[in-house]
Amino acid sequence: MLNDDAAAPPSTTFQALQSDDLVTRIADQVVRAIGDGRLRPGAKVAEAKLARELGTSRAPAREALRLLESQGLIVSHPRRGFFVHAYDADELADIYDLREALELHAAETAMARITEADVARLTAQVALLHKLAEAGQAQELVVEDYAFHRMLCEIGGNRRIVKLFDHISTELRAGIAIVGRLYNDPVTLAGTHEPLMEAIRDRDAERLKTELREHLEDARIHVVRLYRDAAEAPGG
Amino acid sequence: MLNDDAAAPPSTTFQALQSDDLVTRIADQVVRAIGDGRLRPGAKVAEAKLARELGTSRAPAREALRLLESQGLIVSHPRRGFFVHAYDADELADIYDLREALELHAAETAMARITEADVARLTAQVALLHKLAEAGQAQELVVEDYAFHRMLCEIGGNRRIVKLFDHISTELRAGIAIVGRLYNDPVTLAGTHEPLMEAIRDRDAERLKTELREHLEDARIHVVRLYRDAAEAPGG
DNA sequence: GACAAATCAACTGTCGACAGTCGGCTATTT
DNA sequence: AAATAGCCGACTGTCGACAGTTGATTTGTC
Repeated sequence: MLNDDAAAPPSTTFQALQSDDLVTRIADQVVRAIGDGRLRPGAKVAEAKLARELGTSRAPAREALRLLESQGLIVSHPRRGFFVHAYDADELADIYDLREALELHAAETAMARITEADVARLTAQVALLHKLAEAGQAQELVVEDYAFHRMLCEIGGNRRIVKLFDHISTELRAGIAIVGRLYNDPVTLAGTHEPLMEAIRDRDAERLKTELREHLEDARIHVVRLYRDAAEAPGG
Repeated sequence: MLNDDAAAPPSTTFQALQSDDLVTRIADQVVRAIGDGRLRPGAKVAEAKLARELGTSRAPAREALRLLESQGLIVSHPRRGFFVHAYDADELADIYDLREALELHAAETAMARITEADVARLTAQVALLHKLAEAGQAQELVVEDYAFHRMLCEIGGNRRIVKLFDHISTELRAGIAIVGRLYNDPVTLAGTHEPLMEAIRDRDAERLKTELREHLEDARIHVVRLYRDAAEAPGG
């Protein structure tokens, strides 16, 4: 998400070896802990404690938390510490709304630039969604669902929007993880991508936008409602 | 932009005395240096040197640079340091494109929610633009221009979009600062807000979107072109 | 027994230090 | 003279330490 260039030459003979720095690894740990529910929304994440538990010094731990803060997953209260961002339902709705703005815009641009190869990739991705849905792999379904929508943004060609989409999807996935379950039957969920594909295959930007709007509104309404319920009746 | 709460009570008798933490102040210094052109795009910003010059330790300097990195003004190359982000023209175009997506979406929502008081505020703001334009205060004109568009986003009611707009405008203003001049005659520039206001007063979402699209496309094309020229023929 | 003041442990913000790494410079080789 | 190898300075990533602050606990008072 950062380090976008990395002066490494694109070699096919040698594989780049795990150069992930300490900060990134710590951040990943925290993200995973939030996703797993080991760190609940609102929970304090003390940098000193985090550093102790991970066997590092406070500097990289602090930096990792600041990184997550910039991504919205963590909030900091000066002199009091870092806390897991407790999204309220309205906030989640705002994020979905933002996603809609981005994705509709990207989709429109995409329809003017899309190639046959792109269509093939998207088609394959939807096939993957169906497979995961039938196998009942909810977690993976969510990941690949986002991958599909990310592809659409990529085809749109605005790298900044793609970056932002990644940003947002991290947060939305965190929200979904808190809800703890899908808002819909997996097979149905995978099926909702078919109307999108039809519009895409026809290069029909207007129809795609309409379908996409419906698709996203549906997700938004359900997730926000479930989230609200989950927040009102908390408990592991 | 961070620290959204800030436990300070809103006092009108006492002015908050430099309660900004060290990190924020350092970041401000760097932003100002970039805006002033003292730090040119691509220039290295060594955290050690920065810390020395400001009389602090490296920790807060480093944190400030990371903050600016998350805002896009600074890029970091692991083990090599921080550098002023040298936007290329395409990137700037991407950001304008993103802004268009955000603002059109916000504008549409805004037209369904706008109050008389909002219209009055916007009208006053446009009047301010005219005043600054006639006084030839280009710098302030840019700031207040963005303030106008920010208001529109605010009325849209999605706080996340407003936050993002702030984010983006920092970058765009940096780009404009590099270009070093407005892309259009100040008075003309102020005048381009009149069609927007007409649509707003009529609560005509579609017309507003059309006008806004034109308004932003115009800015985008001109700024990107000027930026490209400035990049090809550098020199203070 | 309930509330306010004092105490205390833990944590954050900041600092200086050390080791490993990077880029540029010099010296050597062809 | 151009290219390469080795060296050197400067800087980054990481660390442990200190001072001031915060929230919680304990103590004291009504």
